[in-house]
Amino acid sequence: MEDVARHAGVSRALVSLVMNDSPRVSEKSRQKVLASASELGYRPNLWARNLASGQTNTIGVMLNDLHNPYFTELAEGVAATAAESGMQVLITSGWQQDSGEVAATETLLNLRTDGIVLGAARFSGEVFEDVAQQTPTVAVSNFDKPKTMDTVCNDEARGAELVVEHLTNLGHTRIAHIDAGSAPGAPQRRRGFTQAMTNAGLAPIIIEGDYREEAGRAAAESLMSLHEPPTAIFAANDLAASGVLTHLRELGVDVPGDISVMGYDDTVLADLGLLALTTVHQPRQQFGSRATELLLERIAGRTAAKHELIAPKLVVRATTGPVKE
Amino acid sequence: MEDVARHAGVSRALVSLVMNDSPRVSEKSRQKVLASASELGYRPNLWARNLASGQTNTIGVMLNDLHNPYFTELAEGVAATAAESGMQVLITSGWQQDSGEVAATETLLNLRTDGIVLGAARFSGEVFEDVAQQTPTVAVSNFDKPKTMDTVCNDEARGAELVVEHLTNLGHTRIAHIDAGSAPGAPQRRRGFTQAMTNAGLAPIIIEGDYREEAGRAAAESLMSLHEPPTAIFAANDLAASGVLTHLRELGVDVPGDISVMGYDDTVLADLGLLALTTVHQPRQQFGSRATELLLERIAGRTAAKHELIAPKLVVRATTGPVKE
DNA sequence: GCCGATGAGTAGAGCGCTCTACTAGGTGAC
DNA sequence: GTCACCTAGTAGAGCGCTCTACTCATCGGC
Repeated sequence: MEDVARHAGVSRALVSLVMNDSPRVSEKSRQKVLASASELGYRPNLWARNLASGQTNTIGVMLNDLHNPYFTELAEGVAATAAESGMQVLITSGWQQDSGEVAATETLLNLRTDGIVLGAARFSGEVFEDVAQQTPTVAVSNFDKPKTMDTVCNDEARGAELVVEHLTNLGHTRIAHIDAGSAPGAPQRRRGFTQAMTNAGLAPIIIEGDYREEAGRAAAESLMSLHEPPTAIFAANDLAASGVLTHLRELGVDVPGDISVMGYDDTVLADLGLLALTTVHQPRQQFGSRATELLLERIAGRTAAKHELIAPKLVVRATTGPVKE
Repeated sequence: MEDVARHAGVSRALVSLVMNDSPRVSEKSRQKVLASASELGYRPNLWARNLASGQTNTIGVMLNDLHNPYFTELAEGVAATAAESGMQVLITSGWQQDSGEVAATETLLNLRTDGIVLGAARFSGEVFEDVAQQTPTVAVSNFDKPKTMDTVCNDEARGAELVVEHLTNLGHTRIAHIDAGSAPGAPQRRRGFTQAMTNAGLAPIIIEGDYREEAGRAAAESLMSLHEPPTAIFAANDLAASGVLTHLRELGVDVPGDISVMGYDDTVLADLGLLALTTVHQPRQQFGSRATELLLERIAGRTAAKHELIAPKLVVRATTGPVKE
């Protein structure tokens, strides 16, 4: 910067003003400075700038698991909305390890980003509060835990309700849900399912499983060996639904002729020609946008915590149909 | 920091030493400082630290497309290897836009990260050279373009060769390849395929397409309406292969009884029960590790450019079998 | 008892910027 | 001609650290 100033024959301060697009600079010296800068290959040092200005214009995103499209689309939503306000986005990841999450969040904290979006972080409520206390923070898809920080969550209960509505409209009454235990979102889906079934005057059938394909396959096996198998299966997620479909095909059971199958999440799998899975779509990008909006409000000074639920949508493809007479 | 020093009754310099685990500090004062630090909730400001020390201990990763598992696994490899050397990883993304890529890389450059890994960046060779000149850089999966920077690439030609070997071993001679035009990696796959077929004394059949499922379906349709359809189809990637399988099933063609199908990439799709696709695995994490190793060498002072090819592996599942008599 | 070595700690400059407070020079009103 | 006011630009302190060079004990060896 020193060099640029000397080369252009102005003060360092002026260079700074030019670099920040200040209106207080005459067109002539702006050109002069810009020319010198590009000639010398000068680029402002962000560390110094942020240190001096005390703000970073950056929002940090901590994602638990980069492989999960859920998170990357979330990040995309964040980036899009942040860009509108001229903010940069920096991503760190915990690589699916709890310790990694803490370290990644720590990095963001040390970076003094203007705010932090926590993507389904799994660490304890205590750590949550700790983070929220130090910087504006919003947690996405974290239930129960955070009270003082903002949250944006999927309305899982509504999603499960959507499933039950769709299936009962098709005449199904024996509907089974493959449950993913305590995995993120699963308890809410289970509760929503049970509630919706009860409201419809039906008995919920629940079988244990998880979010993997193998679990879906195994669950389907148990269900089909029942004395009176269900006529519809609501899997924990798309991957588990894929397992269900695989087993049913091996059995020669027709889908949706004999049995209807539903997934959850509307991942890329669901749209494959061979699956064509009816599922529940989560507007993942919207999560990110909404989270960022909340964050910006916080940065602007809001102090009261907000908690938002985002409504999912039903996506009907080819694995559900009227109940077999 | 000032406060911590005062609270602990020592100098700022000592606090700095403690924070950096210097051996020059007595156990007693280390404890004292640590206690004061945690009491006051002090955390070192990275911006200031990096500014003062002139190095960041951070490597930047620019990913073109976060949705693509290829890139996220690459990043995972980078993170793992970087962690071994005590380096942090910061990710930015171009969100599939060329301008976004430049901006994201610019951010990394401004951040003065110790090095940059470019994940399949698509911008011009000129920009590449520009980046490489400013900081240690390694490009992953970029062919042709960069000369002065290090590169780590998939050996696509070898991958295609693997495919042809596998299929010819099964007795296939009429093998078609669905080509993805100028998409990343596609020209190399096409060339490798043509070469391997020619070497085997066979006539390569090539049909245009791209990396999407619909393209696979369309290509399969054309191929099957040929006077003499191929007995094996090597799709541009797994997704396209999924399209092929979908069409073949609609036609009632048995896979692999009547026709063998192969994908490429070994994405999560390939492992689904309903597809069980024979495909070519790319060791994506290894890309990241290797890239990071190269980067660390560069940071340590190496100047000559290295270009590495990483060998893919064949993964046999259920969509390939002996040619029908 | 003196000397050099060693260990523990400190002072203060400096990293590359921003930002407040200031100055110089021009403009126009009276 | 004087004064207030504006615009364009500058000086220099300061952001929160690190790092070099230095000091001051302490200690063992001869």
